[in-house]
Amino acid sequence: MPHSHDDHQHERPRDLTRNQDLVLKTLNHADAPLSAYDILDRLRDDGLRAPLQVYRALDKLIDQGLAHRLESLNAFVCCAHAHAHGHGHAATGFAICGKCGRVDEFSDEVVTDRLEAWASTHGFTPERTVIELRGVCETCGKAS
Amino acid sequence: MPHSHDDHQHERPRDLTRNQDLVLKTLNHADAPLSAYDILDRLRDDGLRAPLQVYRALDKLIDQGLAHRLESLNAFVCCAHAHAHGHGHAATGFAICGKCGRVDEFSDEVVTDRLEAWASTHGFTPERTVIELRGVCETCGKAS
DNA sequence: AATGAAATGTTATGACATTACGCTATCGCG
DNA sequence: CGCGATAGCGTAATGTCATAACATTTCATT
Repeated sequence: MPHSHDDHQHERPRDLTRNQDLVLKTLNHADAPLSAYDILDRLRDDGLRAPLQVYRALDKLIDQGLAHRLESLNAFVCCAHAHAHGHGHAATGFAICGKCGRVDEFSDEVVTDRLEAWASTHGFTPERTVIELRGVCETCGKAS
Repeated sequence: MPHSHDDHQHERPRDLTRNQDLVLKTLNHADAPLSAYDILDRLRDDGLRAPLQVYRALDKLIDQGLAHRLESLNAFVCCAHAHAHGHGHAATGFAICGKCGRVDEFSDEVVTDRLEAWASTHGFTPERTVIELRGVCETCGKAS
């Protein structure tokens, strides 16, 4: 399968289909991670009826780096900053507040390098990296 | 029917109950992560009938550091090395092979420190840290 | 023995995710 | 044009993961 340049890593926000656009807007307006079913509930009035419609949209959004899945929560957030997707992908970390649901996204080069170093020395080829801190955010910590 | 001469629990002598012991042994004998329902299936003959029996045992095992939950897999593994619990816990990372299911457990001080530093500067109080590398292990990488 | 905490057994249900099937629209190309 | 390939959509059914609620048992301690 010969190809000259197959360099589309992540596409730009363009080209979103109707369902994808609805799901992304829903995530953007939410102030906490939403499960696929949460999203579905919020889009009933827009004609969505089945979980699969949401999951399909989410898959595409995640492919394009516009949304993230939080593994420890089985929920989704929109990408905080349309940060450099498309080159040497740094691992993205998330700090998730268990009280208010706030999620902060971060990226640490040292952490990324260290994990890659471990992989390298162990012959492991990483494809996806999950970094999630569960805890309490500043606001909620003070409020207690 | 307690006998005074129990079978020794290797490593840390803990008071595991029957169900906890069954679940831990199942994880120990497995060569890949098991879901709670996988475990349940393997313990039908030992009298376990409901998911909750497995989940309860898993909770306790995880509390005691004898097993881990892999968030990105919704599955469980036994702890690789009965590594010192009881003091400043370093974050534990897992490298999970998507081909063969092999899981390598590691702990990196630099990563741990970096994540704690991020938390510290952002007022975030971490309670649990998830680090999971999904990819292909050395053996499977060579085999391809 | 009485008691209370922890563990257990069982049923039912909730929450998350995918398979399977069929339909429609679009694009590239002989 | 007609054909095949690709991508998205809609729906139903099913599969997988996890917990709620309640009754009962076990066992160390009083």
